[in-house]
Amino acid sequence: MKPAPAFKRAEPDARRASLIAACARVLAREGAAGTSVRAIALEAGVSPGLIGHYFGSVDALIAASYAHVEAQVQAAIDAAVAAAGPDPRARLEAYVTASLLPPIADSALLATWIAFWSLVPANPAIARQHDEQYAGFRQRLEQLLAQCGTSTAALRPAAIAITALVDGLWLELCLSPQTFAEGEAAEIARRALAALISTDR
Amino acid sequence: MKPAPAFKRAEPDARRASLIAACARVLAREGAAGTSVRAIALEAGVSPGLIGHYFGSVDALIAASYAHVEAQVQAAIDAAVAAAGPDPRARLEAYVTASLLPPIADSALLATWIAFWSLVPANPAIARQHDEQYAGFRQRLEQLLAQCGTSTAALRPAAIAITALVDGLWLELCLSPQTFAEGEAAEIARRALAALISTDR
DNA sequence: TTCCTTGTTGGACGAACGTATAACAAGTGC
DNA sequence: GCACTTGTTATACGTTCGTCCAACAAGGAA
Repeated sequence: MKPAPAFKRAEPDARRASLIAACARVLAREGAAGTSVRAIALEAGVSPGLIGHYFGSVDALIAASYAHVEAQVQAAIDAAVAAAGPDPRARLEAYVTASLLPPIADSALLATWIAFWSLVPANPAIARQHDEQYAGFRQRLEQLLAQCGTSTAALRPAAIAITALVDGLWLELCLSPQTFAEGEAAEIARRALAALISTDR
Repeated sequence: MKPAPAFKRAEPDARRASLIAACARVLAREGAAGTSVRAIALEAGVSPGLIGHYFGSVDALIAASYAHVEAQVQAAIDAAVAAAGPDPRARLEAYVTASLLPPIADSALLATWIAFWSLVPANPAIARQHDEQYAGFRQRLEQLLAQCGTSTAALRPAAIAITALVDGLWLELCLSPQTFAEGEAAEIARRALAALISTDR
């Protein structure tokens, strides 16, 4: 009888993806301070050396995880907007509230995000990645606002204010979920959105 | 001739304060990952052992730094409100815009704050400290709103929305200051505040 | 001056870190 | 069934981490 294989080979892309996922889980559970090569390897069920083999350094793996989380968030928001149908106002509302409902409103996701932020002072590449993400978020919001009749001059301040509102609500919602009733944050965002855009036509 | 003293003794409280200040500077400059006992001691110009002597562990020093930064922020906001005079609306506006102007709107302060947040997953004491700070922030805001004529039923959602708006703006302003013109964030906050409270009377 | 208290130093210690690398073995092609 | 490629493991290395502690010395008391 043959002995059971000591390990399984994986498709390079699949292995990379599993390492990224493991990195995100460790970041969420332990914070940036506890996210070491060994911890990630243990979480992924592989040996520590494999991280160096695929990503070169642990910083590169973390940057890749950041990009992956960003893509997930963007995809979830896009899906919510698409599900809202053709009405511009409904699409705008979906865009705003998507961040305040599962799966984006999630403590683990916030922990991951904070871990990334904490790397910004020492890692300009992460900072740039974040800037681009936010610029894109605001730009899409401006498009939705324009379709809802917001005047051109009011587009930029309105997008900034709404983005800030969503970010702040998302932050507080994830930091202390017990503060909010089920769906309360999304409801607050809906009302605030109505108030904000009513003055910008 | 006597040799120059090898070191100077300090009043315990003064020494503690200088260590806290050094800790905050290192957190802002290096991020949480680079904030070690040795780095803090070097920044403060003392030997590493002294941190253990005064705070027991580096976690305790970081928690003390968190409390100190919180107190500074609260003091700056209170000063802004006091300087705004007796008019309730002016006081509310001062409360909101204070966070978006110096000295609170500061990249180093954000870096410090993020470093604290990144410790939350592994450090429940920091998390509790943060919750209390935010609850206090919202409670004062509710008082100011009530004096401006906001109805009792609308107090809580309005305070939450405005707090979120300020947090989000502060975050973006500190993360990428080049995105905003001088005073633009405060101006956006002023207009958004007007829109938000106009519907809650 | 001399003594005493205690703030302060500086190094020792084991643990954990990131990275590099040689040896191993899984799976594919022949 | 055999050889070859290369994904994977396990270990070693030097560094840095947090904590501890014995010795030192600054500054006030007697």
